[in-house]
Amino acid sequence: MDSGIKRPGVTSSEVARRAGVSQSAVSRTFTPGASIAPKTRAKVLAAAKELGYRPNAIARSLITNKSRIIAVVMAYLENLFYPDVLEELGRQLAAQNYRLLLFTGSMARDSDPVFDQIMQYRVDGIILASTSLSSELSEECAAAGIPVVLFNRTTERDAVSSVTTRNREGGRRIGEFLLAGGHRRFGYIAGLETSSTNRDRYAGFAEALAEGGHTDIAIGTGNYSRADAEAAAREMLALPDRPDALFVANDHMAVAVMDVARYEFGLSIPQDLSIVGYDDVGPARWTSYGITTMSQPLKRMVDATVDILMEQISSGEIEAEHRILSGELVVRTSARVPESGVVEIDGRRVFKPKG
Amino acid sequence: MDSGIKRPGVTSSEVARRAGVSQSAVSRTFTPGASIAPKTRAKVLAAAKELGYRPNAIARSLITNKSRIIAVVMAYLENLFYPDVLEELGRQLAAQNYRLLLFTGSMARDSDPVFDQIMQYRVDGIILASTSLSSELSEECAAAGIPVVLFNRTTERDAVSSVTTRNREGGRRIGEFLLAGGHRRFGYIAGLETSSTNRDRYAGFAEALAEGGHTDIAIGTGNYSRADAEAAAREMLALPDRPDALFVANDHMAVAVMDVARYEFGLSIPQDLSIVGYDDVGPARWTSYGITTMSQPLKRMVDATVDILMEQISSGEIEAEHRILSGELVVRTSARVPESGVVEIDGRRVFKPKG
DNA sequence: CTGAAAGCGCTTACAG
DNA sequence: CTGAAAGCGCTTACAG
Repeated sequence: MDSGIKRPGVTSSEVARRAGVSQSAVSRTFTPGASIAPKTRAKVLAAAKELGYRPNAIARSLITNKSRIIAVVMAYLENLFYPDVLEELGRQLAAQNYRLLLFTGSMARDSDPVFDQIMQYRVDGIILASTSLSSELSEECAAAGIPVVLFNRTTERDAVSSVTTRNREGGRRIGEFLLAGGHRRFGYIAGLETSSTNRDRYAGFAEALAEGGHTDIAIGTGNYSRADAEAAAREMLALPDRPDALFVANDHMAVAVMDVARYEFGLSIPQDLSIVGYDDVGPARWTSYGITTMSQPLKRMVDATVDILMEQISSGEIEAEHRILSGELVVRTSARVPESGVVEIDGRRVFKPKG
Repeated sequence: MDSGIKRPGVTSSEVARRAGVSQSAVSRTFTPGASIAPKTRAKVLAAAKELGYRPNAIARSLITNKSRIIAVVMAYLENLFYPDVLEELGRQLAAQNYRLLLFTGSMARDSDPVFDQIMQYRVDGIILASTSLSSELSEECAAAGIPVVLFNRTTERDAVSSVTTRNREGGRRIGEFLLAGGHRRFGYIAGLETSSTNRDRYAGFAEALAEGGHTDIAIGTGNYSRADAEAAAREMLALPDRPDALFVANDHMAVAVMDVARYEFGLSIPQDLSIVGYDDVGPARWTSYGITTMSQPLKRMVDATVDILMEQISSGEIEAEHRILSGELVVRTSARVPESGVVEIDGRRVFKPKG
């Protein structure tokens, strides 16, 4: 048994020489579905093993014009929702035999240089989470035949697909829940004001409250960041007529807001203040927080994302597709629980009015 | 001004034709340092812009034998420490003009298929965080001339570099801190028992306690996972003679342990029970937890990792290098504070005995 | 400074 | 089923 140590440059030609076959035969051995005699194949495989040969994916990409690489652009990982998404994406892309090229951090905010990289590597698809895309860039991708999917964002752009949840309905549901809980003064800590998720969640929330006769909503801006959410909470909770019910646009901020309410204002949750979040991310489930929150079905969202990508890659047709999934209002301890409408499904409590 | 839309296959030859120069000239225009006349360069650049040309990184890789891709293998992102690391790695690699190919999740645990991918893509370097590497694979990388750096792990393997912090000293420091706080019964919630970090942290902790005359340490195993840590805490806190001081091998588990102690056992922290963690990750700083913890200097650890990689890539010499950095015991509210030894540095409280 | 040419390691018609 | 050959889009000696 040889050790299988690979010297820097083992090529298919070397394997061919060793196996006494042509270089084409070596290539066919490593191409699923190529026509090759079992005997030849065995010889090649043996030689390959001896030399520690592995096909060069770079050379293969050059000729097939497929890199089997998907670019994932994720501006910030601070919110655990995104690492969770990343992990699931990694799993599913690997299962489809695709690799994941990650672009994060500050560089991801200014999309131009990132897109230069993406185009240079001739990725087969692009997933944009927590980032948007300028119209020129998205058109450029479409023109180049590269499918783009927005994750948890949406846009009017023609060529860009998206996967989201019913944010507006989610916002409505939260409004109904807080109304049913008998709250009287409402507040909203917003996410990034330019994001579609934030707009939709707020719109639904305001709608529901208006139907309940409440048009006065205190608004603070958290920009989906902890520090901004804390500042917004401080301001809002210092109000003479402070809200007794707060919808915070995601759990990541809700955690920070709860700490401010409890430890800086001495408020009891939910007795003095009800807080509802969005996402149902890890810390929402931790006992210290127990956040009542609209869940986003992460796994199904990733399923849909990968599905759209695979479909567009294999068909070569880039037609924008918008998948919209539903979440549930998971009831925990951070908000007063209404008398009715809360049911237990699969071991968790969920708010389903008129059910 | 042209729109710059890129058709699928703009190549250097097409740009050359358009600019009225040779294909070599186009290549030189996009190769930093190549000898090209400013005038020629300008013509090429103009033509490239008109056609929306970008050099094909795949083709370039094939001939230069450098992919400018670094593989990052990160088994699990659940612990926020790792997303933080990932973000910083992304930033620093981008600054050095390298791309980051991410391998996560379950597939990362079984290293063989992952390594097959890594080798096929001819990555220029490999960073392993929260994963180890079998001896054959590390030797194979070394033989292939691919530098490997273990992040927050170490190993005896010859060819594999590592970046860690002084885990043993950290464990000692924590032991000293808890002794100075006047605790009498000690417990340890371990991480993965096979990991070097866990071994070293425990060894230092036990050493310090032994010097203080305590050789009896209650031990539970949390495997760096929340669920396991919770189970271990339940068991340990139900002990007739339960510890009044707990060292939990990382903050990720410490958060879970605190919730169990408070909400399942009704314990006050730190009055009934002191808890010290490790890492100084996000939630440790949240007011609900305020974990006293050994910090790991994440940015400097990433600096060191990238530094080792860049050095080995440019020199072509793979000689294992082990960088060991120091953290500090950051004092917050989860553990009783000793009378002396706690000093304030740069606005944070730190335990520095005999200082 | 420039262009013609070789070649990186593969895949894939093509002819047998 | 197999091999010889062309070619993917570049970089880089080489000669001028």
